[in-house]
Amino acid sequence: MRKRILIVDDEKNIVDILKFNLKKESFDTLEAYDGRTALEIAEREKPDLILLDVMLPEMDGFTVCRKLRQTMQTPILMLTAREEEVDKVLGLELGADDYITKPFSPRELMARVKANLRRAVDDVVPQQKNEVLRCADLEIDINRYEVKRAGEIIELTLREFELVKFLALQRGQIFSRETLLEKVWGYEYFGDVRTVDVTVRRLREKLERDPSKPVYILTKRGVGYYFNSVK
Amino acid sequence: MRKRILIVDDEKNIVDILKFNLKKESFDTLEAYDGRTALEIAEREKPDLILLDVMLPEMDGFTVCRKLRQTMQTPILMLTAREEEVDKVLGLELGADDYITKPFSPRELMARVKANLRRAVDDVVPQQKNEVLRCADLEIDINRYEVKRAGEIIELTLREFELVKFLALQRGQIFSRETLLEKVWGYEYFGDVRTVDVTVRRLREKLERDPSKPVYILTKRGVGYYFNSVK
DNA sequence: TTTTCTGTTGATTAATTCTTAATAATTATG
DNA sequence: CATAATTATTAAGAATTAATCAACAGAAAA
Repeated sequence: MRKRILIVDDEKNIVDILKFNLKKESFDTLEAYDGRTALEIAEREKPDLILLDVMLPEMDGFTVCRKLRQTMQTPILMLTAREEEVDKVLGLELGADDYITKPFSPRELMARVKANLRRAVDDVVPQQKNEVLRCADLEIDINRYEVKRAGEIIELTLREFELVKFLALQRGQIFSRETLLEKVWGYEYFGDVRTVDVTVRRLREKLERDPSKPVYILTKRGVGYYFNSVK
Repeated sequence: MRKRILIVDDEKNIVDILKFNLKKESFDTLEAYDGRTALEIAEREKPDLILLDVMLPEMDGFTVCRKLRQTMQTPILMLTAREEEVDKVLGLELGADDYITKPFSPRELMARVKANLRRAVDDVVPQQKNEVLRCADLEIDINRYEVKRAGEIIELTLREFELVKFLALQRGQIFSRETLLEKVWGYEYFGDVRTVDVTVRRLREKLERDPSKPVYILTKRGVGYYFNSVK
């Protein structure tokens, strides 16, 4: 089911770019160029999420947001031009779910749209996540940031934990060092790929019975690392 | 397949530095020294990624970026001299995917180029499907870099795997040693064609029940090698 | 401050890959 | 049919590349 996003902004070219990016990620879009129309369309079309600019003719974004909240709990993501408006946006009486200040990158925008859609789904159908991953005799407790081997707690640092968690969540899947740097270390982080090797080694030192003959975190030479998929 | 990067900058020595670094990591490069030419080349050559300086003669980087976005969604990485430009670069109205401020480290540059290329691919092919080629009792798991014969895992080196994968993907099709060198080893490779023979031999050693009477990878004398096409 | 965590670097070890050359098989030619 | 020429197979060693490991230094946390 394709999600439908209502874009509300009076600047045509902003709407266009938003539309372009949303379509690229296969969302359907609706448009409104003033507050009054926005309310009408939202009412009639029941979009899955609303992107709402603060500065609007006819009726400003704050008012639109407040009114929308009276009838529907569709996620609302507010677009603000200035930092100072942020407080107001996040104000409880408004009920916006998230905000993003201009200028923003397409990537950030899409990330927030997706995050809010996800959250909306979770609220309706609370996702019961398996908080403890079990792989062989290893237990990885996502919430407690704790790893046990055969019942024994193994102390890991944050980075080590994040790495083993990431690999274990998708075990069998091989990840290149570059991908791990991006996914585990974070998008904005651009370090040396050797860093991954060193962290893997430290992890093995703690996790494995014989670090030189790893059983959990394995190397695919020339490709990357992965969590053992058997059992 | 080698990725092609279009470099757009009016300073020759910046272009050279970029080119040097990209070539070192085996990217192919295209160059443009002004905005107008950049658009032409981008249009004609469809590069995989564009490195775009903000300050340009003929047409500034912002305009070039905006124009490019109208026709293609090639990742655009903007080069900016000053921090203040960053806001503008990331501005939604532009549609640039990423930016990097001068002066930049080669490492950061390469990391960003690779990250954006990877992301572009991910966008096209969202989730990796479990691609497993089956040929007779051989299973070739593309994602896991794994080959099984009658359920038994056969350990292959990366090159061996790439070769059998390539042949199996187009089984029946005969490839000359030259073609294999080009497709499996890479464009830039100018090695001895005997290298292919040796790799085939080692592959048979592991794959075949009787390496001297191969069943999977066959020789067409005077032509080349192919993967057995009969079921 | 002291301790712990992280990222970096370089040496060492291990594995892969390429090259060479001798040998075997096949095809062409007299 | 015999022999030469071509082409492929095989083995072995050298060169290259990748991964591991150890040690250090700066940053962050206690």
